[in-house]
Amino acid sequence: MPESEALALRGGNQSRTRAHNERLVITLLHRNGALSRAEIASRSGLSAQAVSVLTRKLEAEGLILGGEPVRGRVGQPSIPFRLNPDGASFIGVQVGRRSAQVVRGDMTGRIRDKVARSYAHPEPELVAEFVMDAVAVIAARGDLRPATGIGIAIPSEMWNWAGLIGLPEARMQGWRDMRLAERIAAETGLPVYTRNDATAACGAELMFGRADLPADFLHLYFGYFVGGGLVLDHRLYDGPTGNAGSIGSMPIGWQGRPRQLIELASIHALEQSLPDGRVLTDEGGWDMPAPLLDRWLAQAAGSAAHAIAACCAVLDVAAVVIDGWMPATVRASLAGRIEAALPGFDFSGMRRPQVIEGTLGRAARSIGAAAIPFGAHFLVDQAELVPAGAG
Amino acid sequence: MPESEALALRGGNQSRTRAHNERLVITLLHRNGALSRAEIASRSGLSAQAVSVLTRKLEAEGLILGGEPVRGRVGQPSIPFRLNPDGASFIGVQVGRRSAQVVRGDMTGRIRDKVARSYAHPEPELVAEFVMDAVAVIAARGDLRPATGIGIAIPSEMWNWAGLIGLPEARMQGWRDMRLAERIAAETGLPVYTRNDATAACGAELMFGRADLPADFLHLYFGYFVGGGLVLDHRLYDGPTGNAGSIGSMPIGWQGRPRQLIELASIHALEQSLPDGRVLTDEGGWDMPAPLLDRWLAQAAGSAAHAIAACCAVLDVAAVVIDGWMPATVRASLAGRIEAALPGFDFSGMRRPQVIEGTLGRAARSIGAAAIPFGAHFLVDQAELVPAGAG
DNA sequence: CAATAAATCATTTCAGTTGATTTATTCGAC
DNA sequence: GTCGAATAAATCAACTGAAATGATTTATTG
Repeated sequence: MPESEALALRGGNQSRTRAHNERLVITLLHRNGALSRAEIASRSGLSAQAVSVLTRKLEAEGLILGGEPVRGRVGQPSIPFRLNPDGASFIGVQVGRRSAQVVRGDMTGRIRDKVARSYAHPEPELVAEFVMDAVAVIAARGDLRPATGIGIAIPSEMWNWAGLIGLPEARMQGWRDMRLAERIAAETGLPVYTRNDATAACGAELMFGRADLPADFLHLYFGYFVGGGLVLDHRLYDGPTGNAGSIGSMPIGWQGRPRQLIELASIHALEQSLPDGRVLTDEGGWDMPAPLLDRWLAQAAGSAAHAIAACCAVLDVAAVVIDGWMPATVRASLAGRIEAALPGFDFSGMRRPQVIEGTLGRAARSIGAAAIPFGAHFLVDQAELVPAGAG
Repeated sequence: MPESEALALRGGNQSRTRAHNERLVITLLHRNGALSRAEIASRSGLSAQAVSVLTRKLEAEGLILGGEPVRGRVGQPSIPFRLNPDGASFIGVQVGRRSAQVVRGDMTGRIRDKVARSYAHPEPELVAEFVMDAVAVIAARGDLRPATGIGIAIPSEMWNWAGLIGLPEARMQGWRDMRLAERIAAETGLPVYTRNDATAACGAELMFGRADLPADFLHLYFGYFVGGGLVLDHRLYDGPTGNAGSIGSMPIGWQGRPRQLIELASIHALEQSLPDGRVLTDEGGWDMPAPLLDRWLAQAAGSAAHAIAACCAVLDVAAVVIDGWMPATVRASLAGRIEAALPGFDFSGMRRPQVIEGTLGRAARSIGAAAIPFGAHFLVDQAELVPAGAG
């Protein structure tokens, strides 16, 4: 029996119905902030009685909180329910080229706890040790409920980027057989999920970012490299290999020679273009001469706009979200330049997407990592996610 | 309340569970051909008892058929169930630039009845009249169960193609306010669904075409124009406006000037390149001098390969299916050339997709049209489709 | 006749629905 | 201003119906 089918085509029964409806209530509160039982009933199509039972149970479990009754309208006052931030916690692990961090996020996506480490190069075993330790430390802190699950946001196939990362090929091979998720799962006994880091950043924006996002959008994350994520029909889509929307490989014709977006628009490229060999981080190093930054902004925005145009020919997304670990002012001008560059492409027969700035910056990937178990356990859209080792 | 949410986030209950499980049984039989009750139970996770009840009901309704008991293995013989071809019928309407056809498909996607008409130009009202008449005629024929629903496969925004179609702009405007779906729905009282024609062709291949397709693929349909369709995670994805995967608008750098794929790879382009002004159809007109066909094949395959490469940078599809209304031999060489052209593009960091020939040819779009109500009524994946007028 | 597997039977479980009822408020008539 | 009508939220009690469970029947092979 094909495994995907076994998972995708499941029969329904009473307990699954109940599980689905509980997730549904949580999903509605997650999306709308606060709703009365009556509003939950009308939005879900469930009867008032069913909602009454569901909310009572969820409140007893501490997953949702009832607020002050709302008066001022005819009839009995309604009680607004919202997610209890302390209802559950999730651990997010983010591994990058220059740093890694482990966070604990709460039910509303707020980071409640964080451990970070920077390094010159991502030595596989050293990074793994840090992560394992940090997860243990964070999981042990008792100020929140024990974590429900762990998400890892990490670049796909890190071992292929040895050249650009500046670590010998042989040393990078350690990443190939790392099986970090399995190791953490074995250590903690919790379900562990892995996702491409840029996709995770996209998921963070979808779940905990701006509320005005359309049902379908492309998300670009400018990190040491550029990555992308896709939201289709309100769902994060990461494709059969988890690399959908990774438009870093998009070929861009730039000054004659075709190059990949990743070479043109990464912060890596900016760093390389600086004469003093400085290291850029999310906070420091950006006080560079304006012409240097400008040149990179022009190149990055131009090539990103090209990639966006190509993407829109296939996907008809309504918006593009621009984010990355850079100062907010830089992100703003990057987004502005991309928006300005888009009309230069031929959008006949397709829609030109709106350009929107992301809101999460540096934290996007680790919040996105923590968002994986959140979604897997509490939201309806992602009920089918499977942790490492389960397949 | 946002409508999409009302549809997307529905609560579950017993009757919905039952409806889902009935669809699930049908979906499993649709995908697997024939299964015993025990196999259905193991694949769905339902209990044997539940499957027993479900299959008995579906058999009584004539939707599925039990076959001869399979002997030869230990234990009680198992009865293989399969879909009853005559269990239901669906009407598919396909409107093109040169012809329209209305078909009746059965439960297995076979065309059981067909009415077609050719024309030099798609005069809006004349075509609409033909379609309305043909639907009435086909719906009246009593050799099958009355149709469950009607699907329409039609190019998006036909009115924008006046120039290429060769009909005055003013006359084409009739398509803009046609509301063909509403008219047919009003006439027949049946649910009517509309979908882009190339997307419909893709859906036909997904549901009734080759069985060896991966979960994620891109489908190119070479018609009078070129269109595309996308299947993501076993589901036809057509995006917020129904134009996802319509890669006809993809910009292609070809001999210096950037052009859209539609100009380079359409059968329209081939026709224009022929000196004798002949008209190409799915059967006739293809006996042209080899160099002329060759030139078009090279151009179409080259530009399609370019579009495929761009698409793969975003989407990581495992395969590309090539189909169109052309002789099978032409399709075969087109697919072969596309496959040969792909390695010329830079696929580093992404996967080079397999090139597969489609199987449905001329009939793909009308079968795909009939497949819409089939999916909407009987398959689990498409339970959320809404007919015209319901929104 | 034992083993095996499919399929069914009889009973139980439980989640949501339905329709009546309670609760808490605003609104309008006097 | 006070009181009853209207309104809306929320709950109660009884009912429904779908699937699960465990025992049983059926049909086959060995």
